[in-house]
Amino acid sequence: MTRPTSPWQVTGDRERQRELKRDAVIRAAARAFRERGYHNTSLDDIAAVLHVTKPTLYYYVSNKEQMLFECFREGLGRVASACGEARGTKTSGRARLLAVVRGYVEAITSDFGWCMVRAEDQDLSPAMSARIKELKSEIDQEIRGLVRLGIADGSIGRCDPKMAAFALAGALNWIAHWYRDNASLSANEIAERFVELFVNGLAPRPSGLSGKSP
Amino acid sequence: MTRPTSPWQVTGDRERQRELKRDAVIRAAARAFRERGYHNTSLDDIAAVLHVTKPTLYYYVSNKEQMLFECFREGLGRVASACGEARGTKTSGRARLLAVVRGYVEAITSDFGWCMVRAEDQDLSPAMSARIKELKSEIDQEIRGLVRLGIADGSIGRCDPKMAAFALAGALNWIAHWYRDNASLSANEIAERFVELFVNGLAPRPSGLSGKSP
Amino acid sequence: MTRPTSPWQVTGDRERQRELKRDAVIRAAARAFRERGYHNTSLDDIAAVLHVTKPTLYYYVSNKEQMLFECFREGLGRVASACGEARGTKTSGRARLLAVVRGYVEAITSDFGWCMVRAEDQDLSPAMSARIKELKSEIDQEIRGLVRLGIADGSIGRCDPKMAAFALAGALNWIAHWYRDNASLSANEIAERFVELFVNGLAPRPSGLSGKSP
Amino acid sequence: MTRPTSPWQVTGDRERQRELKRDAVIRAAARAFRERGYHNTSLDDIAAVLHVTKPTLYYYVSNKEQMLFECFREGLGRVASACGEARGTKTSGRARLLAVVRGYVEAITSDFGWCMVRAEDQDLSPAMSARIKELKSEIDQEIRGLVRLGIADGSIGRCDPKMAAFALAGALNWIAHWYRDNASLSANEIAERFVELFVNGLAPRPSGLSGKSP
DNA sequence: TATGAATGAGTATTCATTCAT
DNA sequence: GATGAATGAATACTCATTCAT
Repeated sequence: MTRPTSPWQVTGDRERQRELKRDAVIRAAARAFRERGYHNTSLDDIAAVLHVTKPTLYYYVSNKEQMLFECFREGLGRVASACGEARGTKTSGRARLLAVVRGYVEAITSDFGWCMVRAEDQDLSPAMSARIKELKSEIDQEIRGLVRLGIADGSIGRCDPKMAAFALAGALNWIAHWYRDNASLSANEIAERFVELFVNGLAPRPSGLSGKSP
Repeated sequence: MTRPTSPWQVTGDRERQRELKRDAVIRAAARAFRERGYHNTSLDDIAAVLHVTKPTLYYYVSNKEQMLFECFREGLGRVASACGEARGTKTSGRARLLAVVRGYVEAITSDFGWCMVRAEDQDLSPAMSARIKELKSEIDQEIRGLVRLGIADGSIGRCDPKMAAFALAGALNWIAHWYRDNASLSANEIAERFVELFVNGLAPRPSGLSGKSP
Repeated sequence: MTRPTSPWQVTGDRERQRELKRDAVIRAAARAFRERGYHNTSLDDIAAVLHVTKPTLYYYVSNKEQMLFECFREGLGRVASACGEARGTKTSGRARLLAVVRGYVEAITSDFGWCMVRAEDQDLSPAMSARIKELKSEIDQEIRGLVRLGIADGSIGRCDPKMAAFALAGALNWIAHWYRDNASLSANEIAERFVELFVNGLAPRPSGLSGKSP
Repeated sequence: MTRPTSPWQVTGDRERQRELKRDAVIRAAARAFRERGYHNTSLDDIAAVLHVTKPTLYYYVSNKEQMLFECFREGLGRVASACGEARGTKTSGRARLLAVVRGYVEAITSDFGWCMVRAEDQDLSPAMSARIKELKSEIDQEIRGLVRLGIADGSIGRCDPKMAAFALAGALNWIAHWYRDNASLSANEIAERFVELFVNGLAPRPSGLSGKSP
């Protein structure tokens, strides 16, 4: 296990240093939350990992709540990026969806995966909770949109886009529960299999008619 | 919103009363946990809902932790029951799997759904956590088994049973995140759609070849 | 270890039964207090030993405090008895003192020994505390009196009666700290040695002049 | 009554201040325990005396239990010191014993006297209790050793060293029960009288043969 | 920047005690 | 007589947060 490299020992130009340290705080929080849960993690724990004292954290972050918020945002941001990239593409709905799935798996298996899906909205103030919900909703809408697009362009079969998005998101999010860094499957491999599964379904296919054509 | 009917005002024969009250405690806990999260729920909150004082809770339950444990167990138990029933059937792997899915959705949309999937193992003592993990693992194995069975009897197409089970469980568990009592879809409808989705997949099917044959 | 025989299984005539049970409660309390201390003993503990439920205790005793009080009294009463008997004798002061010492050791090695000396007055209400202090003071005065008597009749050497009484009582009370039922020395043997010690002191005696003459 | 001087108003160099404050916490605890008993003293009580809030105590001490432990240790440590000094001397066994007695009385009449002898081992965790028992045992052995030494060098008469040590320790420890700061006798006077008493015993001495020779 | 020190607010848990049955 | 059920009161302990230095 690699100890999270603490930027507190290094030197460098002002602005940059501060940013690095702030990131280190957020990341340390993310890891701690993932390991012990939000409520079972004290600020002392996080400070200890960084070889810093508790009040120092407040120099980079205003709150414990904010730490959680930033973790949420970091994780969700990565998925949003994947969505954005997909939107730039000109391929079929299905192809774009698969691209998003890849980004999603990437994000969910990162340090921030836990926060993205297992952290409780309820631990955030109403204001922040609302912002997170908005982010989540955006992603959800994006996925639904891709499903719809696929249905329209014929690359995806008839289905309820809302349910499909829920199911897909659920399967993806759940990865946060079982994925471990040392797992045998890489993030990419997991993405491949999930895609295969969701595209083809469980029913046996008449031979020769793979779902992979478009 | 129906106030959880508190058995504290009623009378009846001893033994039975006690059991009812204990159940009421567990259920009240489940609801509170679902609404506010485990750590944001104080025993006073739970006691208040039941119109009882805090120490009374300890008469029925030994711990806050145990409340969580019982909620876990209650929810998982229902799924296990569904698995048990399916095992008694003589139908195809796919048919049995679908039966389990129905039971799963039922359980996950119940009061205990939150505890089943969103509660953290980490809030339980190692001993209890282990027991819960065991229960979860059993269910996981059961599902994988059904997938394998389906592949063998031809009712399910070729796929990685482990991944399929993960994806399915993930999609199902995720319901706990978005399902609301007042939702437009009933538990049963959700089950139907999920089944449809997982069986057929997202790829367009050559017309006439429904996946429902076996 | 003999389980304290609980009179709750037996039958007999009314009045008598009640008294027996009350005694059993007090004695069970005494043992529990000795083993775990007053504050570390719950009424449930005591009830359990007697195979009874907690409220039952209140039928025989009005308080936890009163249990302690009765234990105090029982122990101190035995010493007081010894004092009374000594007072009836016509022997020398020293001889009477030794008789009292024997009774004292007997009492202090009983189940009530702990309560007699290690229980805190502070755990009693002012009223009860006062009564206990009075009892203790009586015993103290009695011992001082015997020392004075001994000095007067020449059976005891010149000394400060108050200090002598303190030292003697201290040595005796302390037995409650180290005495164990299974100890190699019987209560009587301990009494003998203490007497020998206090009478003769630590200084070497000119041979032939034992202190045992009178 | 002198209010315990609280170091919380003063300033000074860091390291030192912290130590002072910690000591003040322990001493305040010792006094409170002596006055009200361990279990009847709440942390709020102690904090109040120091004009500090409860959590502050935890900054200096990890536990209520640890407070008790430190009080134990402080008191016993003083006696151990006296023993150590005596060991450095080259005088007779009796003379050394008397030196130890002086130190003992000094310790037992200090703020920590109560904890030394009236606090219950049972209020400590097994681990800490064991350490305290060890300390007590060491002192006991030391005293027995001095008695034996005295018997060997002729400064003490024949007696059972174990019983003698028990009696002596008992008499000394008991001081914690009756000594009050405002008492007429100083610690030193008490020591003198006890020594006199234990050396000479209660039996009348043939005139001219004082036990004070060596 | 970073930290030592302090605190307010909150919470699980225990237990003696009561009372209807 | 005895008990199941309930409670009021108390208390140790934790922790996010602040602030002077």
